[in-house]
Amino acid sequence: MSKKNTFGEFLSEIASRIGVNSSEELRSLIKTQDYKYNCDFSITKALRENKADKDAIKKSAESISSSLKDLEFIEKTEVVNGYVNCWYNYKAIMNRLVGSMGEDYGSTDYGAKKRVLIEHTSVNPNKAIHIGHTRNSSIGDSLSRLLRLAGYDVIVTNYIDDTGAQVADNVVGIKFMGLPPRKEGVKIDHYLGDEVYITVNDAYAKDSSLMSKRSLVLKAIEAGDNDIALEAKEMVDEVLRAQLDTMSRLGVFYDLVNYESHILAYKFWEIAFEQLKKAGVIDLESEGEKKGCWVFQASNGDKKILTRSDGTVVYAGKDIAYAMWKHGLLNGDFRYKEWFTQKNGEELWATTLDKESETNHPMFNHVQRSISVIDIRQSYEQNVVKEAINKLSGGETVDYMHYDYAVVALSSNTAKKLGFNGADKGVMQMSGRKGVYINADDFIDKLKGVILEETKKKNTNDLSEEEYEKIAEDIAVSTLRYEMVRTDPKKTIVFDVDEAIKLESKGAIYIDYTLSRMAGILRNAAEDIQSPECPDDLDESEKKLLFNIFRFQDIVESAAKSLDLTIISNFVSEFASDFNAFYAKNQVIKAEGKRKTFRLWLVDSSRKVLKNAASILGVLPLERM
RNA sequence: GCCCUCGUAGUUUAGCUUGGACAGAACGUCGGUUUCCUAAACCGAAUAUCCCAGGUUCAAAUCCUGGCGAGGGCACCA
Repeated sequence: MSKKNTFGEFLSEIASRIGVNSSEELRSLIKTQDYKYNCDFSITKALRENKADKDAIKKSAESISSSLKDLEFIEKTEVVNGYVNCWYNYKAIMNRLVGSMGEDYGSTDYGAKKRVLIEHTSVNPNKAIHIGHTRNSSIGDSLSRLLRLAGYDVIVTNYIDDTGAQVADNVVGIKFMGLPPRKEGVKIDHYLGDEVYITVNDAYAKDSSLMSKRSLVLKAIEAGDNDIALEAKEMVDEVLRAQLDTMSRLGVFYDLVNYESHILAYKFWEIAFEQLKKAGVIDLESEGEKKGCWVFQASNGDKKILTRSDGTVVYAGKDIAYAMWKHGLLNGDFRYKEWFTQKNGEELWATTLDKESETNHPMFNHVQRSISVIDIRQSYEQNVVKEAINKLSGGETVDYMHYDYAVVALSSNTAKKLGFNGADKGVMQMSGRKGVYINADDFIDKLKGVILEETKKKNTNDLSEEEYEKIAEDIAVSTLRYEMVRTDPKKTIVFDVDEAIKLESKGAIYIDYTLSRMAGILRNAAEDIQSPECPDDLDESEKKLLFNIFRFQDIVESAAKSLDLTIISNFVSEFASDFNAFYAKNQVIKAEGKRKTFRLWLVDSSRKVLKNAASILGVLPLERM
């Protein structure tokens, strides 16, 4: 099937006809919003280049207009007020689409198999996944789906901080405070995060001797090879498995799990440290308050400490070593083993210290580009990492990207329901330590319950209890994922449980309803899709669908290029709306002859586009609901 | 104090990268549509000082400067 971006080629053709250097430059001269003249798009080049000189504008616009007349996909052009208004030739568009509509329609070879590593989720392994983490994972997973569709070779990692204070806190609770290691009937990540972690942190305030227990545990974990470290390791893996179950429920999967403890064990920092010193990237402070520390001089003048005066490394240092590993700049590698097969059928690998590791593993690092999905609060540190490895690489730009996004906060109403009254300003930041959060599993269950009730009420088919359950689960998951990626990642999401379970229209439910409507038509028609002929009297809704099917690859490429998921969510929402408008006006099954053939083809093609676009966002296609 | 991000109908928001013709939706509100493939739908109405003030431009929600408001960051924490 064709992976060509025909719409993009069409833009290039226009560009060369009217003397614009590239299709990219042309995009800035094209306006697609129009409410008055009812054209499909307009070109503003003449206006741009001739200032207020009306005669010159007119002349230039007319010359542009006439140079486009015989283009395959242009029906007609017209000059108004200096704009060149253009109408598509929908028959030509349809003829081009027929025969290229595979089930994977939308995929392109734009990425040219370039290797990209996406790191996301990376939740401390001491607690359950909460609603804030799902924004990270939803963005990361959708980016990986987008880039795969756009022809990149994508590796997804989940980096686990198994040596930090948060894990140590749980060990303190169980080993030194006598809390039971698990609770019957409660998922381990929920139990440890909701009860143990919070209890221990409350206890620190009352009993300062406990803090020394924590440093004892931290030291033991870092040293490895002792009972405490072993116990911590078991706890980490158990919690991580529970977290991965939640992620699996959300349709989020990974290629590799790598542990911070292994970065220590493989001495990545020591290796990186030598390389950084040799390359002159870092300096030893000989005086002042940072005396004895190795620092990196950032471009804004800050001297960022990487090793303390006692020689131990801080987080940013480990992160630089890890970034070097990703890009193949570090003289070293992990060993790997297969951990388990995920629900999507793909193997999950993990770094390991075992001697009998798998030598025949996929290549995980040496990528041309890395994308770390980490919330915006770590921008400063991430920038230091980026600057440091760029300096190390000596002139060659390393494509290391911090994909930052704003956090999810709780509305004051929701915070109040959790027993926190401090949020008079309308929002309250989440905090695992204080217990200010909504667990993802719990929220999905709640949402699912509301949807299940609604589905049973609305559905006239006789479905089994299992089928209802499956539908409700799929819609609940789709709704959460869609909400997490549909808006500008730079804007804080204020999460309100009551609002979130309202089943608002135009969200994932609307998309799923549209998809099941499409499936229903095709199921009831029970006919093979034939190659259609284009009717002469297409209505507006049919034209819109045709055009949006036509430019779908271009949408995918644009979104992949700018890593902007809202391009996809806007497209999906608009496309579903277009289809419903088409559905309301036109009959498909009861149409006759050539018109029926055409409309069936249009429904099936629309289905492929909406299904593939929605699945980038983690919205699951439903056959019925 | 310094740095970063955000500020568009009552609410949630698109558009800002690349300046162009009345700022597009959705929810909510009001009104209409079911002898037809799923009404979780469709159609229509009302609702916007695009935070404020300057500037650049033939043209500014969009670019620049300054303010105001909200959030976040500036550890020998992770």
